[in-house]
Amino acid sequence: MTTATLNQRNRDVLEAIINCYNRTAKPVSSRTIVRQYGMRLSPATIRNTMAQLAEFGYLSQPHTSAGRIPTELGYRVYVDNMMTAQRLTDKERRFIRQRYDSSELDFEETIEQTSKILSHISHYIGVALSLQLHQGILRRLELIPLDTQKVIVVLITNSGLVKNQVVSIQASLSNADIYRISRILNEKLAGLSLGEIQQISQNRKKLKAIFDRDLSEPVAILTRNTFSMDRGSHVYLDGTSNFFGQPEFLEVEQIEPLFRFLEQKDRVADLLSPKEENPEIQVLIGSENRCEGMEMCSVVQSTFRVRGDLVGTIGVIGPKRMEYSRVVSIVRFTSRVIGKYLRKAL
Amino acid sequence: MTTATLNQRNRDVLEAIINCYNRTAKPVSSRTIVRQYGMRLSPATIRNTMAQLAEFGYLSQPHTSAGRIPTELGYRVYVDNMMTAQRLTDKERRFIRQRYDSSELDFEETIEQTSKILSHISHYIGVALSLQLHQGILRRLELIPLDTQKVIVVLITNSGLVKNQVVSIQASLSNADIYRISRILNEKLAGLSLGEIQQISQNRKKLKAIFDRDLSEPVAILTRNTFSMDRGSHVYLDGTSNFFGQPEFLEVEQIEPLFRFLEQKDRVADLLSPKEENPEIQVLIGSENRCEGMEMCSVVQSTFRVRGDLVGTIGVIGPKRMEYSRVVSIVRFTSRVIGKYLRKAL
DNA sequence: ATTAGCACTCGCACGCTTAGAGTGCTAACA
DNA sequence: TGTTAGCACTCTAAGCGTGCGAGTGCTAAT
Repeated sequence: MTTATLNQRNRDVLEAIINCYNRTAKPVSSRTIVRQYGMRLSPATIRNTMAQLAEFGYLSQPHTSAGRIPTELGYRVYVDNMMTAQRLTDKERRFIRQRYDSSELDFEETIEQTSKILSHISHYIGVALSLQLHQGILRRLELIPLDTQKVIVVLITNSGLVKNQVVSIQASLSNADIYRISRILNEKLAGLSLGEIQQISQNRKKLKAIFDRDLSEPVAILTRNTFSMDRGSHVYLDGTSNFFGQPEFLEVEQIEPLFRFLEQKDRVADLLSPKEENPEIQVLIGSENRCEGMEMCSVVQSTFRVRGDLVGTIGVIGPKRMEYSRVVSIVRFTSRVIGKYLRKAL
Repeated sequence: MTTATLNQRNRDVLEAIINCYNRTAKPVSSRTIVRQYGMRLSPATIRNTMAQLAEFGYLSQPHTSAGRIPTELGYRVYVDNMMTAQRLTDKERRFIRQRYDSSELDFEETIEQTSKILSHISHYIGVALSLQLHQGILRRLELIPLDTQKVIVVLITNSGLVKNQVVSIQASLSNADIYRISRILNEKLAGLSLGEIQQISQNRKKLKAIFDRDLSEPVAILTRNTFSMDRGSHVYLDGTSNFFGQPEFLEVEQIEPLFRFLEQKDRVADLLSPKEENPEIQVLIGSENRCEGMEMCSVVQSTFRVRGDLVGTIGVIGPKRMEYSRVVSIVRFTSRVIGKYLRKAL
């Protein structure tokens, strides 16, 4: 189970095979390893080691007389125990920072831009998710009368996110009414999370409990309509066509399920949604993703925060055969930069 | 050039071939036509007709001993002269309407939803473009102070579109200042198109001319920062994976260029941007699109308006071999519904 | 004007063969 | 005891020839 059972040679060979397979996408033979890594051993010896690794379940053979390829388990131990962090070059770091600084972006645009940055620099698929507002704390709320029936509600959260929404009210209100309602809503709702407010707004009793005697029909309707919908969770993808170059996706049959999956934005959002355990950075390999269509892919993802609030997830989707160490560095670095950038900008 | 040279039989055969090819994606033989359309003619006769049509450039042969397939020109005359409008079924109409009514959507969400509707009902790629704000007329503008350095600007256009934006000003202003500035801006800018305002805001002289002696440094900065960026033109795609089923896209080589194209959202926006001539509905076949990657596809598109303002384009991207009459009906009907829906909702 | 008949072309599937890559095993070796 | 040379074995992929079937174009008859 643990890598304690792996001696140094086992580890060297596994790493060599993973490296080699990452570059070629072809089964790796014993001879190739000897040659490429100048080991002072014969292919026969390597074959013995490979047989061991295969027994552990770290390598597999497409067919009897072929070389070996890493299994998901093989990648797992590599990622968990053998991979060495790889520092990004200064050029890469500069590239990432510049892409944020070059244009003034609002929150959603920043997230979108991030997916582009990630795909450009990783040459895989860059993905970024802005979380639903649920977790956000309402700082303030403004009402702008549009006509007698409609109001624009502008929500401002503690982390600096701004969101507007046109809401119909069934009554016609004067500007004075609206001003009054605005004051009441701010008084009662500011400081609560949008999730809490949503719950309250669905529930007549809770609504009464909060608003006490201030609750007029318009206030109820307005609250309900403003907080009823749970949109605001957006997924941005970029670089999907980078997969066309990949040798393991040369056949439509292989690429189709992936693209079908990626088109279902809600599922992609699910995939990226922060899990309970919630490590800073997470690597999911192949079927570990538990997503139909992602069996041949791996995801490296990281959450990011603004002033401590969890506001989104970024990640890279690549073939299982990916440069994990490099991609992990990219994602880690980018998640820090985006956090800093958003704090400044919002 | 004109279809005057085509007699009835020519037309019948061309139509039959297009119908048949649409279903099978395989070259159509003379025998097939006789059988499927119960013509009282022998294959040999049809072959003569087919030879004629080939001479006109309406049909081509993949190789000597194969059946015929329609050329782009063939499709062109079919679309322009022979296609009969096909009314949508009540069920389809209901489906489209329901999808809009079922949830309260804001402007952008409505556009996005439209791409989904189009792809679902056409089984091809649905695409929708919300135009840049340029053309919109500013109805009103509200300022919400965020902190001493930043203001949220909410823009409301005549067609009911709402857009917000956080803007930094280099000076710290009191609420009273902001209220005053807001009044000035509304007075001077309401009724102008956002494009005009953008131009003005870039230009110190024009700015002075408009604002006369009301122009303080904060006003200038605010105006410049608010109207400087020309974002707001978004493309929504849905149903891209519908192409995987299509027989002419079974090979990666065929589908790759298309997907590479679709990923460049700015190019897709270009493709859909309303042209000068601007017919209500437009069909572009294969290389008529003048887009790398779209050679094997056709686009059926239509602009849509809210209260007379051009606010977007919707369309369907399918293989050249598509049911043009059906898709044209879908796009036409949907563009009307979305217009009506947006007028009501905004 | 239409059609039967026929020669001709071409793509495609099938089976066969071969070359080459790579393994596993065994026995010899340090 | 760990390492290695040697060899038989397996499997893939590519190349090649063949025959079949589909479909055409042409010609001559109706």
